[in-house]
Amino acid sequence: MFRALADATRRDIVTRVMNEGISVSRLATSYEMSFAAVQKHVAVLQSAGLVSKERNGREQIVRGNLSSIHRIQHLLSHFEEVWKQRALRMGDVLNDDD
Amino acid sequence: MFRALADATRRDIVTRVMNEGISVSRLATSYEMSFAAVQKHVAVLQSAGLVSKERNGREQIVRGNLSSIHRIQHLLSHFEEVWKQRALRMGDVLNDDD
DNA sequence: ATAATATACAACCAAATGGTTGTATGTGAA
DNA sequence: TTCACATACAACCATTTGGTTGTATATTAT
Repeated sequence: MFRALADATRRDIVTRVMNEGISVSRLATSYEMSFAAVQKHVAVLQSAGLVSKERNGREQIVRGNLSSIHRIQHLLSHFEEVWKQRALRMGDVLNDDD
Repeated sequence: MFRALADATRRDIVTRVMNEGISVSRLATSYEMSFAAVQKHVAVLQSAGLVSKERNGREQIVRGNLSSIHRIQHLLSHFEEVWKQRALRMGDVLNDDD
């Protein structure tokens, strides 16, 4: 999941489709790469559970996956807290050091 | 930076060295890979600014980089907020949808 | 029915990634 | 000084990644 978010294009896609569902082809027009490349990015995001697709006529609408987004938020807060605490303790260590 | 954190070993290293400075060789004993591999991971983290090294005799002590960690926390909170808001708006869209 | 659009997917490619071993260098210990 | 340890780094390798083009299929429009 970290890996799926490690690509700038994919982060951008996730951010955009969280707003509103956007078709793959419409997404594709926003990037300087082929349709197929964008489609692959969407596939990566989908298999990481970050977005889902819903057929609408001949289009495939991509939307951010609410539950997985909540899961990420949770993960991030957790990381944040652990790190904050470690950082505090690290301050102590620095004082205590030598 | 997302990329540097996309590897599990590196996330683990970051988490550990935030506690206390640990030498590269001591870190290396914790993983099922060569010393050189661990050393490379540390180098990646270092060039992403997530950790810094400090010479102590013949050892090189790796510590989490407080300021960059704060930066990450900031970034993560920002992402979190943006996503939260989008998610809320998305809830609206879903109600409004169809 | 035919054409055009939107997508999926395979095959391919270059570059990046994550690992290895080997070698060189700096530092502490005997 | 000599040995051992800790590190740095180069060269190499396999796999993954991010991109391409080409082809097939589904759906809408004419």
